[in-house]
Amino acid sequence: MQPEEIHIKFPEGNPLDLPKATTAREALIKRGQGSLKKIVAARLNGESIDLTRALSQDGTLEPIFENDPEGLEILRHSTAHLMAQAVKELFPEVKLAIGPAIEQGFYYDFAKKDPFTPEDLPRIEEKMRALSQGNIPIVREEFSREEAIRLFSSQGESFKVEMLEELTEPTVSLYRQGNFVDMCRGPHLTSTNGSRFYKLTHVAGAYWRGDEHNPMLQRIYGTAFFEKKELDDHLFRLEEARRRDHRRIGRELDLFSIHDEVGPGLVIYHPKGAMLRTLLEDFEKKEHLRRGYEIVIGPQLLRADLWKKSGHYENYRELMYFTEIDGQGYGIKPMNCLAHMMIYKSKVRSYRDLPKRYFELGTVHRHEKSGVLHGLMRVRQFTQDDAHIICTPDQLQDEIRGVLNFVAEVMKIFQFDFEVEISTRPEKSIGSDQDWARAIEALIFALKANGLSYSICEGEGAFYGPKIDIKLKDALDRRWQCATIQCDFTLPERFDLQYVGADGERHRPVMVHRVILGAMERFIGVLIEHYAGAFPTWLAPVQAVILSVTDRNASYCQKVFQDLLATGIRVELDIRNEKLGLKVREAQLQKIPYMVVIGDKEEEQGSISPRTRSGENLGSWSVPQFIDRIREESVPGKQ
RNA sequence: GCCAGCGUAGCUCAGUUCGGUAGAGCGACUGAUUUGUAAUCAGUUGGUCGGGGGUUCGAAUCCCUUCGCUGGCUCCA
Repeated sequence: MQPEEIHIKFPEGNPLDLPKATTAREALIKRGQGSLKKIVAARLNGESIDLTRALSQDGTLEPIFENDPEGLEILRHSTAHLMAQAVKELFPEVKLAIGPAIEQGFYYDFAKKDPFTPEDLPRIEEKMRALSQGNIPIVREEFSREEAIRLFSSQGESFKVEMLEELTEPTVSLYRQGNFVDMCRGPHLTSTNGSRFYKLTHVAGAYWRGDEHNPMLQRIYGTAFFEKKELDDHLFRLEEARRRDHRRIGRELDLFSIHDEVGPGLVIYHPKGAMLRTLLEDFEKKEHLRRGYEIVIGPQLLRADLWKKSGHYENYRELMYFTEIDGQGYGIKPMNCLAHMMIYKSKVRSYRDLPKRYFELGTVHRHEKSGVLHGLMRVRQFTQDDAHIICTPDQLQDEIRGVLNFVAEVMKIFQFDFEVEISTRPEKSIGSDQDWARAIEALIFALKANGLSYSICEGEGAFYGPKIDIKLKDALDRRWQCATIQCDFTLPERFDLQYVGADGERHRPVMVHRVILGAMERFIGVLIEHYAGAFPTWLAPVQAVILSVTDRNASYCQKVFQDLLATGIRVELDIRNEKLGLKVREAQLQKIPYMVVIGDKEEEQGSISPRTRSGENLGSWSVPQFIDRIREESVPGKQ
């Protein structure tokens, strides 16, 4: 090997000795395997680099393909730059902030005096198309930090300068395409014509660095794919998500409403929505009782003094509603824990009594900021399937594992995928460092014991303890926090909870706060989008509707209706003087699982003709046969 | 809360550029039709143009203000 040569290995095939400064692209060509078409970038000793990057050291070189997750990220990142280039050409006065790839696409933040309007997007896209067709090479350049600061200062790019000033690296990489220069780690595509299938989706405000004390920037969101079909599929999925929007379906299926006159974030359940919620609550009570929970009920208002004692007043006040009664301050509960602690304290507890598991479908109020309210997903009054487990420190692991199993079993019934996060101590919090460390350890241990993988969110915990959050994925692929398990060593301390141990001494129990579905409101919202309103039979507010063919069949329909009703089936009767086709259509739009057709033929035979909402005609059935079918499907988890 | 957009009949929307007495489809209601598996026909009804204030001879339209809704504000060049 010559001194000016470098030794490059590949994941597959023989290593090569190549002249120094050979580009990654040339090296991959020399490797002589397949086409370079689907290769976006490369990885040298694990570091992602541009295909045009000159190799300066020995190492292992692997290609990054279009269908690698990182390949798509690179495309989107480059498309974000392309968009920024287009924006700078159309609006030279804008300043650049940042423009990363994100899960669904990419964005770029700009500072602009007059905000972008939706009408600007097609113009920007058009400019992007022209720049893309121009096939402008994307070139990486290395600058010293000072040079880069000088360059961006001269261009008035104050955000770039601010970022550079906080960096410690002596050199930074800049990427140049035509007149456009951006500071960026890369890697990028080699030319602007790599971005071909993209769409700018919306504009929004975003604080500089996500901090509400910083100036508001204008963010443009977009997405990009390597293939047209992938882009079309993505746009179709967005459309489908709009069709599944729980706010729309909630109105169409007459489940709930939210009114100005009543107040923002306050939900009114109509009969069918109330039925759905009742079904969920009945399910929950049963599931809790069979796992050794006791049902309790606390008051809506508690003395402000008690909220001071618990630390809520100090740490949670902005989200609480307060009032005064007979000269005494009261707070409307934003959480259910206080009453549960009072129940525990009402007696001397022995270690033999533990764990105590108090369950409450507890309605709470929180003063959420107006801008975050969203349908059923984010409201100001909601009901939690809340429980507090008070146990000995020795029992803690098992209790947390028990809750994790509970969550997994319930999510399986609803066919939800979920992700797990652990949140650690926030700035505003109470309790000793030692307790926090113990609590986090307990949560992690339980997760590991249950074989669940998790990510860590630093500083996202509750003020009284760390938590495990379970995030469901909804139709828009947004994650919704539903279940959460929170470890608490602090409130037992503050409320002086005790139990008598085997040694006859008094000890401090620990407490676990936990919800399974979370808030009933949010969970119902997620369910609506999950099932697109077509609830499985066990959850359907109306399980069957009886449809008469003519007025002649009305009284027989009435009889069948009464028979079904008497067995507890949730059934409706449609004997309007309308055509069968219309009734079927309306039942179909209401997503009722079964339509029971009754005409002269059925009346003569004493039968019924059920049909499913998927359009399957089940033929001639007896009423008992149909009752059995519905009963069978009324079991939670059955479809 | 902040930025932007939006708010017209129960729903979906037109009308706002350029001020001149408010429209459509669906729904609802009434009647006819006696109907067989996703829309029968006809007629009728329907709005303090989110609220308040201002400009004007005149405001859905222009201005101010207020309420609400929607998207976003975490994913670090």
